[in-house]
Amino acid sequence: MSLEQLETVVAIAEEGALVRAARRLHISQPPLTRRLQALEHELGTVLFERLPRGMRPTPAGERVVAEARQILAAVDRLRTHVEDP
Amino acid sequence: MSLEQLETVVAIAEEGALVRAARRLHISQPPLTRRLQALEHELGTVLFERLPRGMRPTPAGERVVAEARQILAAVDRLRTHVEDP
DNA sequence: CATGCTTACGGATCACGTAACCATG
DNA sequence: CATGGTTACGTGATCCGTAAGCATG
Repeated sequence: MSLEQLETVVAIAEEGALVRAARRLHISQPPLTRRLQALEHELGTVLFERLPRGMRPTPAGERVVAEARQILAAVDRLRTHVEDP
Repeated sequence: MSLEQLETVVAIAEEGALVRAARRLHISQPPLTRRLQALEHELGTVLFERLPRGMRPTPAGERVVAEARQILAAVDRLRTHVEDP
């Protein structure tokens, strides 16, 4: 698991589609497909339902997204605490 | 910043030396030197004092290690919450 | 001279982007 | 046929390990 993967699932959840998440992360779509697949494989769970129009989080996905947000916030705090103790 | 880097600083702080942290992480020393340097460079702060015998965290290093531990714990919780909701 | 950190270097792996493909409304 | 996700493939970047170097008690 990597922080990039956590950013990825949060972005997908908020944008509702890989295409838009990709634009937001300044990356192309295929890497996002692969990051998500890798995380789903590592966790052994499907995190998003593939709809015709986009992506919708599964219940497990919802939980992962919520915890990912907290982890990323803690990382941001770490960064700012170093600059401004 | 990566989770591996956070694991690295925690291991260095607990072992007091790169050599021992390297053994604990099943890796050789040079990668640890580089991981630490990369993180210090990214944060713009020296995290460990280089002693003749080993490494001692600076005040900033202490804070980073403490927050890193919390982040890594949150990541572990995420993993277990997925297996056992 | 033993311990421990750092730098150099070559090679394997990873992760990207482009392109092609597939599915659905 | 427009939108959006996935798969294939080649290339550039990353990261490791070995080896050599350097400092200190």
